[in-house]
Amino acid sequence: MTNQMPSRADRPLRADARRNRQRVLEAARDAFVEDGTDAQMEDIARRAGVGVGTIYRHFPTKQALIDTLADQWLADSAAIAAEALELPDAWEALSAYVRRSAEDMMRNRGLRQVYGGLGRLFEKGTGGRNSELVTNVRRLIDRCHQAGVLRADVGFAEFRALMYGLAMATSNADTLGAQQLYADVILKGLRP
Amino acid sequence: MTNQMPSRADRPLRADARRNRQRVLEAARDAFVEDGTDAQMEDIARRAGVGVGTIYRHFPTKQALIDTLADQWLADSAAIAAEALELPDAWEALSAYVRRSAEDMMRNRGLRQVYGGLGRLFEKGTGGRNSELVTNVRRLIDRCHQAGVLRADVGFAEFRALMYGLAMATSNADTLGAQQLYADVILKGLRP
DNA sequence: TGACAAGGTGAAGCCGGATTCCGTATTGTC
DNA sequence: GACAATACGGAATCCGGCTTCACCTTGTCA
Repeated sequence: MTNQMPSRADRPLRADARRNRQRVLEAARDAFVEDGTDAQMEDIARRAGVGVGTIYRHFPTKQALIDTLADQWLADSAAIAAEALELPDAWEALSAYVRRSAEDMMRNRGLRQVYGGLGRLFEKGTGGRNSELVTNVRRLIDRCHQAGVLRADVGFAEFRALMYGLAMATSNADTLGAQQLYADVILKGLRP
Repeated sequence: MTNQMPSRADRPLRADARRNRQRVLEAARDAFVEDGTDAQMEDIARRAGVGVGTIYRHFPTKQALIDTLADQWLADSAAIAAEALELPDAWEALSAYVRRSAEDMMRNRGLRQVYGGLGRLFEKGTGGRNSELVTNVRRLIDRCHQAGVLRADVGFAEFRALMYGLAMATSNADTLGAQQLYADVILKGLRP
């Protein structure tokens, strides 16, 4: 009952396996971006040029595949926030994040679902999936509060909800212009 | 090939049938409000105190049941808009509609889904489901435009998308306060 | 190059939910 | 009260996804 179990622990993946894993990931990304998380495993396999069984060799379950991509997306979002934080002006920084983030979500149906599903589990302690995103966004908000350029009654939770709303509004916007418009409306509404 | 077919055309429903139809409708409403349109037929039947078969006697398909309720909800929404139109001030009228509508959507998961699914099919000509809602809301918007109290670049389509976004933002808001806050943000953003 | 374990395949199994079906119960009419 | 027409119930069926499995293929290493 000790810790042995040297089985197939961390032996490096075989070359073809690594390649396939990557293909699956890419195919899944495309499928989820287009069709949301209810894209079908069969479809993903087809896009990857692989049998369904192969997907299951790498991911025990569809949910695991979704989670893997979700983590990646949230990390991307965290990076966007980090980038925005480098802007000197607090309001500019927040605006930049909002705009870029909205753009991402407009394109990515899967991300919207993930974001929506996260719900308030997100803010629960620091445990939430990708806490880096949370801390970065918190920082963006705090800076604005200190500069007095953001409604005081909008905290992290409220901001998150509004971002989700923005994403959804944006989701069935056809033109790029509309997308911009919605972001503008929200941003204007956020001023004190 | 004429028009006969006098079969069971419009003979009034038997008493018990009418009663059950009503119960099903109420149960379905509750279920959809709570769980959205993927509430299960079995669950609806249970709530109605009826067998699944009975549901199918009255509605050929789950979708038909959803549609029936959707129409009703949209009609309700049209009524809210009509009521708002009675207010003398254009902006007050629009605000009132936004607030009451958001409140409805916050409670009604099914309605949110319907509203989201409607997508742009809504504005397509006058054909959309419940055109009364469309005309009333158009009127609310036009009045605001004439009074110059609403961004000129927000037309019906844009307004609709923003309402949907508001509903979604609101959907995982816990407090009533948050719900109000989101509406405020949007409304403020809508000013010219 | 041969052996063999890691990896791939996709048809079959499984499961959850909508829909059907038919024997039974209720209503309305004479 | 009895008959015919309507309705009801809910187990059986159908269907569309995810997941598994028994059997091939390929990469790796001596």
